[in-house]
Amino acid sequence: MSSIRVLLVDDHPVVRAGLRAMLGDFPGVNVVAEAADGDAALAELGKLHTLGEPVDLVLMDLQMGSGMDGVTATQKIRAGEAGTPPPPVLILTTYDTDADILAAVEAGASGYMLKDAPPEQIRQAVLSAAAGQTALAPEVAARLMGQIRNPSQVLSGREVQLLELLATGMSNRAIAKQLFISEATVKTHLVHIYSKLGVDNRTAAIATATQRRIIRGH
Amino acid sequence: MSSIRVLLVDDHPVVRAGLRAMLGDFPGVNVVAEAADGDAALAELGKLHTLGEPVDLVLMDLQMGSGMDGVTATQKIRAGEAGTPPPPVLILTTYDTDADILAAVEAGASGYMLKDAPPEQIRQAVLSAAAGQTALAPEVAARLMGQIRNPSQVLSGREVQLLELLATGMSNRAIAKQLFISEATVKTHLVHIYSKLGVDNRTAAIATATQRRIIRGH
DNA sequence: GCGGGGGTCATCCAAATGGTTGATTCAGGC
DNA sequence: GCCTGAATCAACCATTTGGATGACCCCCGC
Repeated sequence: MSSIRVLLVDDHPVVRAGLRAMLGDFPGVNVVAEAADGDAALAELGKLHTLGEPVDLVLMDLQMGSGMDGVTATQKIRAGEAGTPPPPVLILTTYDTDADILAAVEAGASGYMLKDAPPEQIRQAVLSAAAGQTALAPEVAARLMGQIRNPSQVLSGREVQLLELLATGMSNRAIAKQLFISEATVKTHLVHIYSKLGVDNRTAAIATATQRRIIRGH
Repeated sequence: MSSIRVLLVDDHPVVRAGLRAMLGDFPGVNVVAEAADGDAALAELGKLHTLGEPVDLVLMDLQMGSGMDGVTATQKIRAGEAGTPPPPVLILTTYDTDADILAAVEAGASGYMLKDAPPEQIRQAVLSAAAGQTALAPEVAARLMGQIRNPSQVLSGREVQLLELLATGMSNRAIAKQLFISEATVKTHLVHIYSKLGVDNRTAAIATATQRRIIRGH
């Protein structure tokens, strides 16, 4: 079987160097290009395709300091916007919030790994993803399992949306206006959120939602 | 001049590999050991010292998934607890919150760099730090400058302390009990914090304090 | 030794938030 | 068709928070 041709997308030179070195040690894996953001990644994919050197797998970070972020880039790649038969995209990032994971999966990622994973785990994920299979980090899988096992504590989409606005410091009134609903409804949602999270005020809701990685704390 | 002997401390295998590769490309720099947390770092320092192969510079991450964190490790190293003449410690991390920077400087770090820095910047920092000079990332330097230029907006230590408790979701009463002060005092501090941050409620204070990296959003 | 800033506390009042109950609409599953 | 859960709204009241003012102590620098 021929070698797996990989495109690295990460804005940190240090991390790119690390992945290049690590993947270089894996037999059957070949890093053929690198990009520092989503735009560059799409450009690289197109370029390599016209050169007749297609990419078998994209290793993508989600957080990119500038330029197109990882989720958008994944969407565009999977939608075929690079002008190529879309290669699978394996997310490799530091954060594992519910929001991030869901966004990545919806964007069409075929895997989600964390950067602190041991090399062997990353190697397995790369091979799986390149073979068209799904590759989830144990931590990520565990979070999804937990949600399925305890659905009563799963926040609805609307509730997460409120929580995100809450975390920006908006008042109930401001949130109501922003979402075109009444303050009463905002309060109802908040009560539900509090009971699901087991807290009794908004700051605590933000704190535990951040800790449980339901929303971003950054 | 002989080569600079470096100890890498970072819990991410990927990042260690990246730094090893990157530093390996710098002439006059030599990675002689690695550690995944603070405890291991101290052990390595001691071991290398008894072997007569002292370390010239420690490259340290602040966030360590488990084991001793980077600030504590830096403190102990600089206090000579590794049983060696303390080598300079250069912090290399992803985050640049005020709290992190101050803690690192107080712990005795002689530099503070960010992981998304270009290799050349990292090389300069390594050389400076090994030579006993201070090496600050431009972003970090800018933040310190900003504080000096606009001292009216600098929060006092007590205020930051309150802010951190605030961010955990505690009520004024709970904060008062925790700090052994009255609720009235808590409210006074909060008013000062609000005016310094330019906000008018606690959640907004948390949001902007997190954004401005006065406290951690994690 | 005087001023200023940080930290502490109190009181009073207005505004925002939390908690409860109850009700309507709508979509989806059995 | 019925039930459930999500989302919407309202009215009420208790509690918490926010804002303003004034005061005391202590340390440090000029």
